[in-house]
Parts: sequence; structure tokens; C-alpha cells
Amino acid sequence: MIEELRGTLLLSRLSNEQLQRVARRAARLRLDEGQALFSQGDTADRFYLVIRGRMRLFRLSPDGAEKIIEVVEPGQTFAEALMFLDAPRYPVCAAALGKVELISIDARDFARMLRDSVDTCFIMLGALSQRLRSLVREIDNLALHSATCRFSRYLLTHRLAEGQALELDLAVRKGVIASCLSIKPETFSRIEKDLSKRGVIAVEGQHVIIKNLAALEDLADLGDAWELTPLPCVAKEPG
Amino acid sequence: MIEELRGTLLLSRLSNEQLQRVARRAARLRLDEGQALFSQGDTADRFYLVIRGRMRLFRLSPDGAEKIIEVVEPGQTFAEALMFLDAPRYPVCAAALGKVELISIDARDFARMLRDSVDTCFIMLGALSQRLRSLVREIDNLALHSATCRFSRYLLTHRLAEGQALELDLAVRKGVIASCLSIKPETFSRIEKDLSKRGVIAVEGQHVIIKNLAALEDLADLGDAWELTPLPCVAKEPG
DNA sequence: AAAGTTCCTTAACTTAAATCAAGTGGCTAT
DNA sequence: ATAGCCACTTGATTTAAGTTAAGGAACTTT
Repeated sequence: MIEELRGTLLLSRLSNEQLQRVARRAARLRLDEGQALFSQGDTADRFYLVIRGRMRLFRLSPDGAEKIIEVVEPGQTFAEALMFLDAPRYPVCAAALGKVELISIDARDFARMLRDSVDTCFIMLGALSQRLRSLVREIDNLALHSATCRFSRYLLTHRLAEGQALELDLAVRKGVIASCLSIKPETFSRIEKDLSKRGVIAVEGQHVIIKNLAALEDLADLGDAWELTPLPCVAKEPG
Repeated sequence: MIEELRGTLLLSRLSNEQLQRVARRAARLRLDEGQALFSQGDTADRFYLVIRGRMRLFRLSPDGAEKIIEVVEPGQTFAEALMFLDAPRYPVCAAALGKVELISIDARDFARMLRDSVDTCFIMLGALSQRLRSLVREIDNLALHSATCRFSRYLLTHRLAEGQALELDLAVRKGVIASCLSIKPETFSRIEKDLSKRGVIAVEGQHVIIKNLAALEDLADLGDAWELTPLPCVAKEPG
């Protein structure tokens, strides 16, 4: 367990004693496909580290519609920002995408410990700042760009994640991607089909081939190239 | 200047020497109506404190459409989260709504100083966490709720801000509110008119009267009451 | 006071995406 | 195998909100 914790960026700057303290109050957790971890509104006293599998964090509307805010990958933590609020409640629901293994961490205790690790504070601040930026981008996507544009951007950013390849495999069900992009599955299908017909991409199941990168970038409507890069890097030492 | 800084939540835990250090590298700034402060993509080496007036932070799409992400009120800081990123660029444009007075603060220097004030780190973490939560809510609003619902929620939250009154004055131009809600001005007008016709509200210029609170809450589609309250409180002492 | 602005409203019309309603093809489990 | 389920596709239709266009009210500015 200690080793798994140490490998996580957020916890990387903690001393051995600190890690042991975290581990003492941590618990391993296994979820099956679709199983819920917590719901929007629940009191938030723990945060989580994904060891294996993926979690989906989503908002639920009163009439049952859902919108995925984030898909959390192994090695990432989630719900850790809440420990700095007064009487925190989870602002989203969390459920497993496939089988998932997690470690759950005591938030209050962790926050108290944080007072002795400014380094970790800074890692945390960097992480929150990045997440803030990505949420701003998502708002921009929703408010200012069409479904086709969002889909194109999705392909382009995930191409980056896989080393600039012109082919990529969708990591999750299409319905999940659709929800991430705030598109209904039907519309998602139609967009895929349309772009295929126009020769921009070719789709076969989960496998997508970018046939015309220039056209795709055009559809993605990237005014500023710098916007795309989702640099996963945090300031180490300000100054 | 020192006094103005000390009154700001974010800076409230700094020692006199630290405040003096901040002040030494701070500058006062005045903007006229509509004047731009920075643009999306600019290198971000300073952050700002609003002394007087309001700033609008907005995203610009390549074709010139704009969406206001936030309206910053006096006493609030903005763009402070960026100092924790590696080569930060402003993710939004900032411009004045009316005449504005600001203090601009050196971000790198501030971040360096932060290492000696865990208290301030925690205030910062709390502030970022709150902002994160409000952006998640905004995404929820855009993805899961209609324009009318967003408008209703706007009225209800701003009613709270003004002590539960059933009447309120819109603090900014309607076009600005429309952009905050990602609604076109024409649609905004139509919604106002429709709700007036249905006896839910009455509008006269900037003055809005809530005639039927229950109906408005119904339109706002609040599944969970706890969601509305935008508690502006930060954890002081975790533990 | 006349002429411009800027902001807001109203009306006619268009459109992107949602909804409704069937399918299809690939799994799993009996 | 076959029945059932699930993810996805496809087509027909609806609808919320955007677009275009024009006019009005409250201001500045000259």
C-alpha cells in the first residue's frame, strides 16, 4: 500500500512517517462495473486514489439525466479538493466503469498533515489550478462550440495523449464519451457517420483513424494552438 | 495600499513584513468602461485585486463570440490560481465593466512568499476548491438545464445574496447576465417576458420582483436544496 | 434639440441537436 | 442454439434556442 501511495504525484513529497500515517487510515476498496461509490450531496470525508480501472464522476439532474464531468484514470486522485471546504459534500456522483480498485484516504487527517508539508500544498495547488483550467475549457466548449467541434477536439486531444498517432482506440464505451461531450448517443453516432462520409475519419468499432488531420483541426475550430495541449505538468519550485 | 491588501481574505493571514513585500511589487491600475486588462493566451505573471467596479472575465471563440465566465466584484481577486502552473497563460480575457480600480500583484514573488505562510496556502486551497465547485455547477447548468432554468437559478441565487428579498436589482446590464448564462440577449428578453406573462416575476428595467417564489423554484428545478447556497466560507483550521 | 449610440425588445424564421421509435450486431447465460 | 441484453445505429419528427431584421427607449454628444 505504501508503495502505491508513494507513486502518486499528490503524495510524492510526503515523508515516510507521513505516508505511514496516511496508510494507517487508508482502506482498499473494490468496485464492480457500474457500482456507485458516492452520490452528489453525500458528506465528503474521504478522497480516493484509483489503482486499477476507471471511475466516472457525473452530475445527475433531478429528472435522472446524467452528464459525466470527468473520467478518472489509474494513478489519479479525485474528490481531494473538498477537504478545504467547511462542511463538504460531494458535488458529483462517482461510479465504476468496469472493475475498479481504489484506495480511500481520510480527508481531515490528510488536511491536518498538509500543514507540515508546504511542498504537498504546492502540488495540490498546482493540481487544482490545472483542473480549474480544464473546467473553464469545458465551459467554453459547451457554450461556444458545436457538438461536432467538441467531438473533433476530443479526438485531437486524445491523439496527443497517445503520441501524435493518426489512429487511436477509444478507451471507453461511446456512450461514455458522448456524455463527456454532452451529446446524446444518437447524435454522437450521426457525427461519426458524417465525418466518415466526408472522409475526415474512419471508424471501426472502438478504433478511429484520422484520415484528414487538417480537416479535423479545422472542424475543431482551434483559434489558438496553445489551447489544445493539456500539459500535465505542475510548477515545482516557484522562483 | 497596505490597508486595502490586508482587508482581502486571500492576504489576511500575511505578516506585516509579508504585506509590505507584496505592496512593494504591487501597482495600482485604473481602467475605463470596456477597457481590456489582458487577453486569453497572454503570459500570466500578475494577478489582480478589484478595489472598485467590476471586471468581466470571458472566453472568446475564434469567430468572436464571447461567453462570460465570471464577473469579479470588489474585494475579490482573480487569476491568482495561475501562479501554480509552469508557464501560465491567462485562460480568459479580462475587461472592465464600467470604471474599475485594481491592484496588480507580482505572481512569482507571491508564490515564493507563500512557502512561509501555510495559513495563506490553506486560504488559497479553500478558494480554489470553491471556484472548482462553482464551475462544476456551471457545467451542470449548461449541460443539464434549459435557459429558463438557468435564468431562474440566477434570480434565486442573487436573491440569497441580497438577504432573501423578493425584489432585486440586476447589478449589471442584461446583456452581461445573458452572457453569464450562455443565453443570447434576444432569448433572455423572451424568457423574462414569458415569466412575466405567467405571473412568476415582474420586470421593470433593472428591477425584478419575484411574484411567485414557489413557481420560480419549480422552474429552477432544484432537486437538492443544498445545491443553491453558494456559501462563501472557507475552512479555517482543518481538524 | 437633433443626431448618434448603446441597450433592449419583438417578431419571423432557421437550425442544431434532442426525442421518439425501430432496428442491428455482438455478447452472455441459460 | 436461442433468448435476452446491451451498446450502438438509423430514420422521422419535434423543439429550444439561435439568427436575422427592425424598431424603440434611454443615454450621450454635438
